[in-house]
Amino acid sequence: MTLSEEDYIKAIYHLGKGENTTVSTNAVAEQMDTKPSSVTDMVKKLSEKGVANYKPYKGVSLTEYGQKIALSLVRKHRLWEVFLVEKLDFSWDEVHEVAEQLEHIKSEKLVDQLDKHLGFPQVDPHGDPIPSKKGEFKKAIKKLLNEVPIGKSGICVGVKDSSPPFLKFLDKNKIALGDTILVLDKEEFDGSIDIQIKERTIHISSQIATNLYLKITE
Amino acid sequence: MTLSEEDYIKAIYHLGKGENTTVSTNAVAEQMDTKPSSVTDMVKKLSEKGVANYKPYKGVSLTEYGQKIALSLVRKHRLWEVFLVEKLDFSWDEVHEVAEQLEHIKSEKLVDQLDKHLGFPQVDPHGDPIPSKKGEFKKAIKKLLNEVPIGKSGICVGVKDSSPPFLKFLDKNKIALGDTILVLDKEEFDGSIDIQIKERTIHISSQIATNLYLKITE
DNA sequence: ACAAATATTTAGCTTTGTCTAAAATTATTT
DNA sequence: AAATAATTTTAGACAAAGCTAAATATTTGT
Repeated sequence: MTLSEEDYIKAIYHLGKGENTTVSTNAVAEQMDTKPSSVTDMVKKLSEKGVANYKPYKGVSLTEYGQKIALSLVRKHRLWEVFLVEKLDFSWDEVHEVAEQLEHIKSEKLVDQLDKHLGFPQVDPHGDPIPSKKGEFKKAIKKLLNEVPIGKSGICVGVKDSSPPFLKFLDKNKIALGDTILVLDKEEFDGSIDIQIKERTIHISSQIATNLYLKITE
Repeated sequence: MTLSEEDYIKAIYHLGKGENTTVSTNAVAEQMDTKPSSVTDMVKKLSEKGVANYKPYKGVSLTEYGQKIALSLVRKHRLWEVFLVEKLDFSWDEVHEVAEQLEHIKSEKLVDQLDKHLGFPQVDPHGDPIPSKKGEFKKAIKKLLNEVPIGKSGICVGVKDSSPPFLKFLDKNKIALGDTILVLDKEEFDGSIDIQIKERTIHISSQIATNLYLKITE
């Protein structure tokens, strides 16, 4: 696969949200910041190569083989993101562009060894799951912290309320996007919860918990 | 710079042995496994871009700017080689192909952080020196172990005598290509020497020392 | 159901990097 | 120093991947 073909495969995969959905030429063009006519050309080629199913005017989807390739790319992308954050001190919002390049490196041994070096991580710095070598992985869902069951952990990915006082609170308690939060206990009465974050245990009110989004897997 | 341009720059650099030598179109073509006519086209473009000096029929050399690019590529290549060997357990002879891909990744932060992560290594797994960020580096020379001065260390890169008994000796003493050897002491009388290799100290006869090549820097 | 709007494809052109074959230049030999 | 050999460049073609403009399908609104 060429670099460009791989980019198209990833775009089709992501637009189909991982399920094997048919996506439109226009959608792919927009996603990839290119023109619809270029997409038509490329999906024809991918179709001939057995990577995609394409019917003129009817959109395009990935074949089994195409999905395999997509999953391998996603796996590589997310492993590299973990590497950049954990080993090279990148912040969670700096990694995408570089991982976008690294995911195209071709070497099975490289990926396997990288996975091992990182301790076989399950999720990337954005809380998204990393497919196994065979392409299996759990879905990630975004939930408000108060909806996360006891014992589950997730990665902080956003806030519902973005008012200065709330953001100030998060800052003061050293809760940042990208942090892993584990729900230790919940108080039925007032909805407050105990969480563990970076080795620290803190108690959080319901108001806070209903305004913080976590990404949790499975 | 495109991937292809970078490959040409590296080829011209290596053929010129790092000094700013003029190299022939044919030599570049052979090195890159391509045709002389393709080289002509490319060096014209590199010349227009201010990367190379090219006079028809007279060969091509790198400009200052071109040399800077070459050194940056060499730096990246060798840092990635160290990474692959030290962190991902690649053996010294498996790294080249993968490093050849990784050297094209564009991110200054990536290279700086990688350098730091590896502890600012001075040489790659083949004993070749790694240019600093500014492009400075010491030359590497290949010497027989008996010619290496006391206190200097180098990396084992080859043998003069490749007879089975000699190779068996190396194997028994766990001396392998890629190992770092430090010369501790020399015996004037019989030319035998003490070396340190992988935390072990061993005594080696003159016959052995005159048949083992090390790469040492400066 | 038909016209208008939107989406998609086709046709033809551009750029990058490569190739082959022919022409031009430089080097070598006698 | 002329002839031959070797090297290098030019000219013209090709594949990949992209674009624009025009043509064709499909969808939507009434």
